Amino acid sequence: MSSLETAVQVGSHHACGHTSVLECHHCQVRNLAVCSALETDEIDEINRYGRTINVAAKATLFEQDETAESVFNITSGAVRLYKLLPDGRRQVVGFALPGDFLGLAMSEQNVFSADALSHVTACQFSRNAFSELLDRKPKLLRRLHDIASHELSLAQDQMVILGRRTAEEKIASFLIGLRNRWAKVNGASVHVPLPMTRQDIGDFLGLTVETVSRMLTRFARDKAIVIVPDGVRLLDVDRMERLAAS
Amino acid sequence: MSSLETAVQVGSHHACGHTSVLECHHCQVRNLAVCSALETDEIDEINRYGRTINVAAKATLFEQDETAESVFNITSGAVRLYKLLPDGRRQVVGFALPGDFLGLAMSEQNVFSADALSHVTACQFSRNAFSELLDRKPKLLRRLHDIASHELSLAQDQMVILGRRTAEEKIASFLIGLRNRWAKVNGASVHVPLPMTRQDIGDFLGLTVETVSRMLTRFARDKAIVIVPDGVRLLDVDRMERLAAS
DNA sequence: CGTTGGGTTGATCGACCTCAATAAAAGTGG
DNA sequence: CCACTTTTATTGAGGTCGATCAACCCAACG
Repeated sequence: MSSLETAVQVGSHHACGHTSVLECHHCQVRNLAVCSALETDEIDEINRYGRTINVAAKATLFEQDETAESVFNITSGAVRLYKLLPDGRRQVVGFALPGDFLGLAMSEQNVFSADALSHVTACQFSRNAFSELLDRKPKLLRRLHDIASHELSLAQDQMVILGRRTAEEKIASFLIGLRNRWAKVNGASVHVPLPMTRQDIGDFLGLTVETVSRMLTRFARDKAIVIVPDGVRLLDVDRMERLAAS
Repeated sequence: MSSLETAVQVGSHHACGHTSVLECHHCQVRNLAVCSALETDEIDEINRYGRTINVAAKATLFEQDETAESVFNITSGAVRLYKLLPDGRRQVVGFALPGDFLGLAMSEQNVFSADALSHVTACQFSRNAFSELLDRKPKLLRRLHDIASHELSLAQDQMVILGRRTAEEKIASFLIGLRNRWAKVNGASVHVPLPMTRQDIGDFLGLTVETVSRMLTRFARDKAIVIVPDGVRLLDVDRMERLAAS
């Protein structure tokens, strides 16, 4: 894809750009994603059901309470998943990275909103077509169930973080958790990219922007991390892991 | 079962009492549970795989980090599900009621502990046998996946409550949520049984016992609820629902 | 009838929020 | 490329919601 290509609006208010047929055989995240449940000939088959999409940074993939028409597999970039209260308070329920599946809820309406933190590419499937595929391919269903079970487990870990940890521990847990997730995509590294804003981190951890900023600067002052453009570098991994210890 | 019968220790430190073969055909919660995915002849089949167990109040069903040997279907009573931090802080990740399935995580080790809040009866299956059953019965797998997806959705709702709601809203959301869950078991009612302690509620909502107690007395003083033995009665349902509004 | 576990209530404290100002970065259009 | 706006991040001062600490009540129970 040319870097000059700009993502455009598709549908009422979604900014999805150039689309094309799937090219699963070259997919970077195939063994991470649900697709790992499929044989080569089956990959050829689902190629016909889905398409790849490009979503510009800050554009919406889908919105809470909208009819859920598609499911997605993120192939590059990062996505913010969040719920809004009537008065505008926001809770980020997760960040989707390459390999992650969006649409586990299997409900008629989306249970959260999703928008792109950076330029995002994804495989898009019609929810109905995908659901029908699940009924024909038990191995795919089994894989999806394992993914859902794992997500449920992560959600319960997040409950512990939200309910019973201090601001300092929340930030440490967040950085260590994100490092571990990036490791599956990019390989292990002390460099943790943060494609989201401090506000997003706060809304994920149940903190204010100011507290997030203060904790990060404190960790930096203590030489536990270094704040770099679009992320942090972990210096004292031991200390961070001790704070994050479950 | 005679009320004189006392539950006894089974295994190293689990207090599971009298067990017997399943009697699914008389099961009160069959249409609520995973079992709703099965035909009558298949019910006869799983009868052979599972057994019913009795667990005394306060006894343990299983513990976090232990090898997960069984999965359960609660048929009566209530169960507390919780995670412990190394220093003893506790987060209750849920309460299981009749019809609920325990063992969604599908991991080798239990990701949380579970113990009985009241006398509990449940169907117990070997995790391996159940997993093998899932591979043979795609409809059962599909049902379990739908349950897991729904649980994930509830977990995300709980994240909003933990991360972005005040103590007052937390208590109101808890009572309304619990009323809705009891409604599926016992039918709709303004009477909400609370088989758990104030401490348990606090550990579920990220609050202290004192705050839970204070909020409940405040609601009672304002005539929004009445505190009754082992539960509350909702008087001003509108107010509670407005506070709980998602 | 003493003990124990759960619940309530009050006084005080502190972690994190709120409000406010500034700084730095990233767009944006000429 | 530079002025200008907008967004994001940082830092400080002060306030508050819920935590902590402590006392007490009450019912269950051996």
